Amino acid sequence: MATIYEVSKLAGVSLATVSRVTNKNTRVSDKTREKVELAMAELGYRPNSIAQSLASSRTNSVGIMVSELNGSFFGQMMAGIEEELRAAGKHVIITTGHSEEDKEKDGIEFLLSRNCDALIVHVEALSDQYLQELNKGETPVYYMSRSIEGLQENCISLNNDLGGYLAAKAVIEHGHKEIAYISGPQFKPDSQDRLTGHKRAFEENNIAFNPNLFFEGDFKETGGRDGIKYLLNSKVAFTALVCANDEMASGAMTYAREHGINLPEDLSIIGFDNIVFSRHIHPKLTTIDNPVLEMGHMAAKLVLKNVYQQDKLEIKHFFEPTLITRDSVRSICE
Amino acid sequence: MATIYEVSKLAGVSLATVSRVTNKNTRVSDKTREKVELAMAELGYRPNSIAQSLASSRTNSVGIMVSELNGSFFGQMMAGIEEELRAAGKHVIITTGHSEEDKEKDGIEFLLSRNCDALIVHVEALSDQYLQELNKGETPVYYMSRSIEGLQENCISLNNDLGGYLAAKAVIEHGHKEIAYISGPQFKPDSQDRLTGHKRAFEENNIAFNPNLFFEGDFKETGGRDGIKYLLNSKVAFTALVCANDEMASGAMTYAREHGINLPEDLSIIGFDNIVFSRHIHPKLTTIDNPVLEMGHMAAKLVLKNVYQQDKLEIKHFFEPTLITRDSVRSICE
DNA sequence: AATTTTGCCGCAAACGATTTTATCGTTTGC
DNA sequence: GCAAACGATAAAATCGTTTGCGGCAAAATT
Repeated sequence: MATIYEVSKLAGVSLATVSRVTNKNTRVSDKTREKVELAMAELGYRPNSIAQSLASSRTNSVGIMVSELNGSFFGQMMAGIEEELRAAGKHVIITTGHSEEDKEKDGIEFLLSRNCDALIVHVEALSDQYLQELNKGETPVYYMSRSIEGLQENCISLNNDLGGYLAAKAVIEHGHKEIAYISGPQFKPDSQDRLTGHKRAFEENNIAFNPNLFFEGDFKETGGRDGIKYLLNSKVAFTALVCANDEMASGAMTYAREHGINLPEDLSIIGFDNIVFSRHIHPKLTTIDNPVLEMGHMAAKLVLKNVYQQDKLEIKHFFEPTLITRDSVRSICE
Repeated sequence: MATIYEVSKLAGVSLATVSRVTNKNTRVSDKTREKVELAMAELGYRPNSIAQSLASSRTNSVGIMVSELNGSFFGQMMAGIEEELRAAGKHVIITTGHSEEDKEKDGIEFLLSRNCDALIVHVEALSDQYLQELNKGETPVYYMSRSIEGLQENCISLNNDLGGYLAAKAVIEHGHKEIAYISGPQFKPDSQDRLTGHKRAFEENNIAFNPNLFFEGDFKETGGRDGIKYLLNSKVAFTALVCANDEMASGAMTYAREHGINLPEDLSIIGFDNIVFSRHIHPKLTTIDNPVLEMGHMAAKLVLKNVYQQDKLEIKHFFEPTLITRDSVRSICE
């Protein structure tokens, strides 16, 4: 591959001038620019991004950490981030944290060692304290789906409390009073907030929250299976089941049907996240829309604005979920 | 961040010695090593990966291109690749091609400009010819789900023909004779091979392939919807529907149910890929397992072996799909 | 015409590592 | 006892850019 040196020789100018042409940050006369561009084309020159990075101490790379690479939720998130950054000529380095403290810590270390200009991470196991410490480092870190004390400016978050509230309310408004709940892992902030909102809707409607109708799941299909199995065994009757995400709702539905429960006649179910598949399971899942694609876009914009000086971008830190009504919740007739 | 220079000063040795300690490729006396390691710890030294890359002309990064970031299929693929490479200390730069020729070309250019040590790509729109040309460049490129004339050593592929055959055979063995088919986009090699296998099963069983029971879909839910809608309107009776992937099967099932068709009583459906959700849709989808996670692992190993000299790794280039029997195909009683 | 301003562009010093070559003191073989 | 071989380390060149400083000519000002 041709280097800047060969280009400068062919064009009869100095290294510096070639560099100025590629970076268009200083004025170069039209005549010189043309000469240089001609030489570049002739040699098929492409700047060496590594050397650029070393000299400019900017890598044009953004590190991303998600919990898992498969899964509709993270897919959407990554898609939003990548699309926006790629359009700006930045690239993303992706790694996974698997929702475990050690692995999340490792992943962040790994990305930092790669000299990313910034990080966008979705961490679930690391404490606020750790993250506050992390942000004292030289690499700016931005957080998806999280709101951290003192770092709100670096966070893009969903109002999970509202989401939990909306889900419960939707079920309550259909006349349900005996409502079971399968939550996500309670160490995850998202799960906590969804549950808080859920309980708030109960209070507002004078429904007591029954701990026997609560199960802590894992946000995966198996959690839904295990949850409904536990709930059915506990012999406390319920007419509706609120799941803290769509995967668990799906798992629960599969299990329920295997055990002779008609959906939605015998049991109403509502999910959370509105992943693509939610409209393809049967009955079509009523759920809470989580605008994670849009949030991914916004996180990328936040980086572009703060790290890459694209000043005119408008940033929105807080997103709101909405109810998506489909077929999995039916009204109770007295 | 401390540099190698400061470490060498504190340890009282030369730059080169510090470099040797970090790279452990040459012998360094224990005494010197200790001094150096102590100094490194004291300064919290972490080698600058950019400078390393420039000096060694190795970036320790592998470029990945997939069609989409969301979607179970690509999620699995990325997960397999990332896990393996990450364990070897390499990082992945991910971008998307969206199955469009221009975007795929762009994506590859983008990754090449990033000085990746190797590329692992899943391309669908680019021609074999283009890829053969590409492989004459200095960056080795490996291909997922594709077998390219003259580049078989760089390919990891699934026997899609066999998969198509198995799917059709499974349906035929349940007594079906009037079988509709929704294919993927026919410009994609995967789609072509699946269809070829499908037709082969027909021939072997003396069933004529009816062009009126064929629809070219897009590998997405909408393709399944559109396909079954078209097929139902064409007024040619069929008792089974073979879909070239699970997403389309899911879309078709949703549409069918909306239009009063009982599944699987009135219509048997089989999918392809065995994505996670296939066992959570109702009825549980009978499908063809596509070991894409394992294929991702293998692609990563291929890179580790060829590019990073991990010689002892065993490479398998061809993978075979298997039938997963669930509930969506029922026997026809004469 | 002399002076100041301006716009282009070249020089050379970073950036932070790797790697080749040279050097130096010891050991070893004959 | 001498030279050759060897192991460990130092010195210096190299990787391909960016960028601050300064010079120089042309344009603008007096």
